[in-house]
Amino acid sequence: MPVQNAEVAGIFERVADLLEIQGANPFRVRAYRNAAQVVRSLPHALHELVEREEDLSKLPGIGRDLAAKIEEIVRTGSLALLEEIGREIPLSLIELLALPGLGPKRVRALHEELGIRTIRDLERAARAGRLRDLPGFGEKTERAVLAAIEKHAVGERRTLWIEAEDVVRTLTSFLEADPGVKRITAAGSFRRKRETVGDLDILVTCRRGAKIADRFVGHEDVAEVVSKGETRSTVILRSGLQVDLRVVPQVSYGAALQYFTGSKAHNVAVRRLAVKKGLKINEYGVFRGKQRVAGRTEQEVYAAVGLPFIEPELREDRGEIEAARRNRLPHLIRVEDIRGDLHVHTKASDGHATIEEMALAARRLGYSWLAISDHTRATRVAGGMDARAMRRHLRRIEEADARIKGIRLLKSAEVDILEDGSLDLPDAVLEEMDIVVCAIHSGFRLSREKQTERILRAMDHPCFHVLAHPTGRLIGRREPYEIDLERVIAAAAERGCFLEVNAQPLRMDLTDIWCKAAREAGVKLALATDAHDVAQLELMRLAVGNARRGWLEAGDVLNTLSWSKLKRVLSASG
DNA sequence: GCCGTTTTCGGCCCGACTGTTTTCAGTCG
Repeated sequence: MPVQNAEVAGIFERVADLLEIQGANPFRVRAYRNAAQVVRSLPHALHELVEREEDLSKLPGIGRDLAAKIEEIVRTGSLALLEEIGREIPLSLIELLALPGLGPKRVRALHEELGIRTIRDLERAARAGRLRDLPGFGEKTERAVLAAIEKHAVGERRTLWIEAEDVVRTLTSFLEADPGVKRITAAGSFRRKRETVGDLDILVTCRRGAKIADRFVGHEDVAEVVSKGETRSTVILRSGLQVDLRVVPQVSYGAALQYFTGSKAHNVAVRRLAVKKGLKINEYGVFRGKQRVAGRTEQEVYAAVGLPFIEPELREDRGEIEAARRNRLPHLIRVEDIRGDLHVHTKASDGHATIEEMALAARRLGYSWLAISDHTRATRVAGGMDARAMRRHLRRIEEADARIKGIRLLKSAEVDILEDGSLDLPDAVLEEMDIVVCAIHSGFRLSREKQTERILRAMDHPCFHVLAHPTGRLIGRREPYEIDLERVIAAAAERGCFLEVNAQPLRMDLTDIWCKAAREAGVKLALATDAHDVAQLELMRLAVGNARRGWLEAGDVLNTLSWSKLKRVLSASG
């Protein structure tokens, strides 16, 4: 099994952690962290680039040294440097860094002064009261360390975007009740629409800082106040989600919004541009010397460094700065561009609403068409239909389509791709459908080679249109199955097939970086809620958010087409 | 360790809060 990009990134992250504990040059540490990030968001398998003898030092942030180290990891599965460092200090020190309040300096002191190597060692020392006498430590720190260890055992988890959205709604209306408040915006990874968020950053402009902080930490969902100040307060909610409140004056709103929206890597890149122009950017504005030259809006901030506005979803330092410089930023797709949903269920399989109910709900959303895609026989647990049942079901879709005005219903199904790559319905039934959505629901453990071949074989079927939830992952619950997405994308481009962006909050599949890769390969995407009831039709905003993170424009997705155009595209592909 | 329409050497983003400090280091985002 070839070395994956994530493993390379993991090794670089460990090297960075350990170098930092050793007190190495901070810029060298940053180089490793930066390289880890670049490798992680790279839509190409490093082992293939190495095989093809491509010049890795052309990658941003990768020079001759790191290129050689990537090659070493890909070829040998390990890195001599890491083993070398491991002979100097225990690798287990990395786990100590995960504890809040412990950074590289303190971890180093713990190791050097007390011989601590693991969290277990640390817990014993803290209970014995041996931490408080170390320079820079005290009783309070000792207690905090113990508390952190206890929490660590519970394990931390990122929060799904949609759950964060709920918290944002609650807190926003709570804070708005304070008459001094002017504006409230949730920034951070939530605003960038990442599939999960680590914490929430809420930005507030108001007349008096102190009062709003009091109100904030007093919310009934707050379990713990981590810190509280005039401009910044941090709490942990009962759900475990950390929320930061930032209070800034009106004139700084744009600068603060830009700053706290991130990503960190994007901000670093923007500030680098500012430095070159003799400017300084912080959360209060853009400054030349002591003179504030911008900061009221985000547009002003970007303009100050000579860039057009960059949409939050693009701010990941994945080429957006360069694109902005050349005025080549994509015109990102918007929710208003969507004219239909390409994959929803009904009571005919495991949905909870009838065809009619789904159709009327879609019409209320302003859609002009809707694809009804219920399960087939192989997915028995979900009430999958065999050929006869599916035929009857298709007739019912036709009847509903004739009866309900103002929306077009597409005959479809979520057809199982069987282990041999064949489709789970006879060709004659597939040929009756407007759009054939295909998916894997079993045989997740096939080898990468076999899984990929299975999908390519399915794509060879003349009726195949869309590959639904292409990697099968469930965030935090199930890893994606082994699959060579680069080959799948190339094959889809060749055959004129489409890849789905599934909006179910746990799926969000394809992910942003693969959306971008598909777009670059000329493959169109099919946004779909996979809705199992009427309310879930509104998950479309999640698919759109993901699509925007993947640089997709209206022209890159099927959902922006009118029914007549969609029909032409589908028959050309089928 | 990377990078270069000011540089192949000398830079490399910035501020708030906490705790242990008597003016600041460490951590965090």
